[in-house]
Amino acid sequence: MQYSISDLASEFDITTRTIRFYEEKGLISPIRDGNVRIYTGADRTKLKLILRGKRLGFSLEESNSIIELYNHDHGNRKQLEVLLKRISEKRELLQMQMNDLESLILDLDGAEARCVESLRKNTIKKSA
Amino acid sequence: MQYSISDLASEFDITTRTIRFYEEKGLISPIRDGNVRIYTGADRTKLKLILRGKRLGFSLEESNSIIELYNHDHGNRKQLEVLLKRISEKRELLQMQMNDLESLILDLDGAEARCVESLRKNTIKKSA
DNA sequence: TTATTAGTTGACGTTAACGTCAACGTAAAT
DNA sequence: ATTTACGTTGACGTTAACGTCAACTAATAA
Repeated sequence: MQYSISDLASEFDITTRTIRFYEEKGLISPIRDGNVRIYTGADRTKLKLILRGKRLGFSLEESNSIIELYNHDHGNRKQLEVLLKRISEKRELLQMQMNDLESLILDLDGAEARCVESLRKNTIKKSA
Repeated sequence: MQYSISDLASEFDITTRTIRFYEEKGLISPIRDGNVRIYTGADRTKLKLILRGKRLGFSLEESNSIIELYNHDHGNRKQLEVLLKRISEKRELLQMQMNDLESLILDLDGAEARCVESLRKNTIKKSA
């Protein structure tokens, strides 16, 4: 599959400027038809991952380094061990992020409950 | 409980500049002893929530508006209903963020597995 | 008394992640 | 033939979230 820059821009609801910017930063490297950029399925996937990273609050550089974690060629033993360590470190951080998210959601649950409660009291008063 | 600006700075490992900046932006409003800022337990809690928001990739404004979701005085019925709606909208977004996080963690699991596998093959080769 | 420590208010600098032109090329549609 | 659509490369502008002085005050320790 191949995509033009605006194909991807409209699919992911970002601007072409953004996509070119990612290229400037070395995150994506589309091939060229003359002067025109052409994106492969792999490029599209990478873009998708970058955007997921963004939604999670990662910087472009961070997203990129995470993506490298599962794209890296499984070279020699030493490299693999380094990679494994980095993966587990990252997962630890993500777990903490998970916990933050869970407590935030719980907080909102609490807020909602209090809110409903005071709505109930409000209603009782009026009907009294 | 009361805290100086550097108490909080060192507790949360941020600079005093950062704390003053949050004040500039209206996120925290410490009282003053003459010219000197004094922070209450409530201020400290709010700061904590802001930093949690940061870890989750929220902007200061976003964090602030989330915090308002559970600090807001339970005024009249209409306001409560608006609040409830905003809470549930926010929770929906957070759920999506949760899903993103979960898939990312799964991706890392996969990467780790492939990594371990190629480490195993590597070892077999060497022992052969 | 002097030096150190903690605080204050500006004001300007910085980085990331784009937005916003301008000026141009090319290819298809009217 | 020319408008329209889509693409290109600069280059400069912008916002958020601080960092980094500088110049000052007030309290405390040596």
